[in-house]
Amino acid sequence: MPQDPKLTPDDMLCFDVYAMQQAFNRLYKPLLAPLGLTYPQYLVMVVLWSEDQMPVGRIGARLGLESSTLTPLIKRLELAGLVTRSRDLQDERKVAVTLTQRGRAMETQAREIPRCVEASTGMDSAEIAELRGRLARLHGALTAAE
Amino acid sequence: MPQDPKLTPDDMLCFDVYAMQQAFNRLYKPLLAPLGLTYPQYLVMVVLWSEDQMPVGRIGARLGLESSTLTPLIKRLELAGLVTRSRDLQDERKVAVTLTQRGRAMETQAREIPRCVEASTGMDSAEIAELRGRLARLHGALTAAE
DNA sequence: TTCCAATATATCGTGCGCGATTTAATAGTG
DNA sequence: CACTATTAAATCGCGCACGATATATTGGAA
Repeated sequence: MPQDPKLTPDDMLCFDVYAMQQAFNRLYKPLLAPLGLTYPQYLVMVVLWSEDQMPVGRIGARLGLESSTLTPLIKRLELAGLVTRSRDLQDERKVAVTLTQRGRAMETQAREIPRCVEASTGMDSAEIAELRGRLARLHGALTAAE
Repeated sequence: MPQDPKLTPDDMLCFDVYAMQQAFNRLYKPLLAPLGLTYPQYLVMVVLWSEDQMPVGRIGARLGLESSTLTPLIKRLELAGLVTRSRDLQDERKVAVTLTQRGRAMETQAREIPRCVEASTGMDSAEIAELRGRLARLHGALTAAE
């Protein structure tokens, strides 16, 4: 009978994703260091650059993060002078996060980052789109399985 | 002149990977809960099931993790009675991690997990292999860019 | 042998990330 | 209106993850 082929992390799709996430973090670290941002902080800034003045919950919905993660993170951004937090006057449960001038100005400094990341992938845009399509399909299947 | 199309996380490949990692974690959580393992702990166990009696550094090399991450994690596995830690007699700098009987026995309980995960992907093995190939290529490119 | 560089873990501090709980405000219902 | 359920943030505890540093062992060179 066949010797049971041992499963290793290298055989697992989930480990590919895990390792890829590590690789992206390593790639972004030096790119974000001049801005003083971590990768999750950068994601929040990207969200705010696309649409300023957002409540915590909406940011969380975009990024798939809980308030327990976002609240301390956003407080750090506030401490860095990049955003302000203020209660929504219409609904005082909500906390609106707004870019400061410094936070808005950072967008231009960050504009070269996506270019740089894309270059590091060694793929053309068609190839990237292909991969992204497959990942989106997989993501849909996994979240449907919930 | 064209209105600058705002970049959002949904436009970014790195965010696909980030979201995918979240999705895998959500998928694994209920599968690993009966075993009392977290996902990173499961990865360490997979490594040990494939080759028992490994020093901390070798486990780290397989998973891309530092001793600062692994040492506390492995101590938790030890506390759970799944592994033992012992100094290598040949080289006392190394700490050999060895499965206990309970740790070895857990492999059979865990055997259905990969099947279950694969089923949740909604992809056949050819499609998975395709995706894994692309991810491997991207991972190579990113780490080469370092 | 003595000293020094390299190696293997461990420790410490900071920042995610999540589940569970808490607090406060709003929306609905009788 | 009073009461209750729902919603939005915040808080707490735990576990990863990494950089920087510490400690101890090994291997080599003078």
